[in-house]
Amino acid sequence: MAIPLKKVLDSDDTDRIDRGLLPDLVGYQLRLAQLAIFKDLKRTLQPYPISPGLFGVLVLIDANAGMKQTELAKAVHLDRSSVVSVIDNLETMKLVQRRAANGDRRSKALFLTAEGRRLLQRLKPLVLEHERRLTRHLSPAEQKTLVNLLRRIFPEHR
Amino acid sequence: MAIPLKKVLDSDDTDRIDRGLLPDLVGYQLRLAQLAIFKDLKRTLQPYPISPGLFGVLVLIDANAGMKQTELAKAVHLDRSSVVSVIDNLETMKLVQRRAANGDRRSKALFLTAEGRRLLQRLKPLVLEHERRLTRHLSPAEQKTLVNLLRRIFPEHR
DNA sequence: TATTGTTATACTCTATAACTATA
DNA sequence: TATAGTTATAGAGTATAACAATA
Repeated sequence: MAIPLKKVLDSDDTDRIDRGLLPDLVGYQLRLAQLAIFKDLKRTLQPYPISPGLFGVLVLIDANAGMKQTELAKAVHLDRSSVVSVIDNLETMKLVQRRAANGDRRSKALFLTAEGRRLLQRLKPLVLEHERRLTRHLSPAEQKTLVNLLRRIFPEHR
Repeated sequence: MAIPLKKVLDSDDTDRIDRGLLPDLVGYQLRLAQLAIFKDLKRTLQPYPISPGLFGVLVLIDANAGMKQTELAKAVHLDRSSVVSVIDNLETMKLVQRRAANGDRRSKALFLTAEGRRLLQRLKPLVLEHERRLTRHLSPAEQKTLVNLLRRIFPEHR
């Protein structure tokens, strides 16, 4: 059997650090997974001027045409004021439109433009590919288990 | 049976929004869980000048006394330059000390001060309480399953 | 009075590029 | 030449407080 030379050279085995109590914490493993996922998702969306957060906003407006900014803010756990610049960006890119809302002249109704819908339809398959990459070491049953376990973490905060 | 008046008044049932394809995505559920966890952990650590990230750094330096800044950077997935200000902060708080490293005068060895160790010992039980809160709807077996599933997401990026 | 969107402002976290001192 | 730490700087993302228009 050949000596795994490359492995030895590349290996961090010698200076592998001790992570103390961290590896057993759900919160820590979740953060590591999140970091890796965001990195891959950003790379996936890189050809487009859309961050992971903006992708979520597009999906929500698409599925809830006419929703108000404050509703969106609640849905994405952002302050009302933060949503203003998010929508400003998407509106500048001609992906979203603010229209006068029926009945309440304070609020604005949000809609995807035709271009916004077109872009979203192009993005969805990329995100689904990304999703397949991140779950590629899990069986379909395990994926379902994982989603259900995640949903039971602080369900009162959703 | 009484009408659940409060529930009706508080309820968002009427304007519950449609999240489209998001709820089935592992990445989305993970992000929601992460948001809720960070919120609780920040509140948990609020009495101390320690963020979730700084807590992790304290644990790592405690478990790897004398580690170099670049090793720490790799361990927490930060750039070398970002670690500088992290350690600056902890050193200003007298929690961490930079010392000359043996043999290589370019690098600095990191150590917790006595005060740093004392603070960390006080923080650990708080973080473990936080961990119990976030897993309180999961059985011990489910917690273990969750940790193991999370470890299998992009394991090549750890 | 309360709510919606907005503005001005600031803070946290992080990265990039260029520098220095060593190796 | 390459590496460890540093500095200056900038960007993303987010929040708080105060305001105008409307309810």
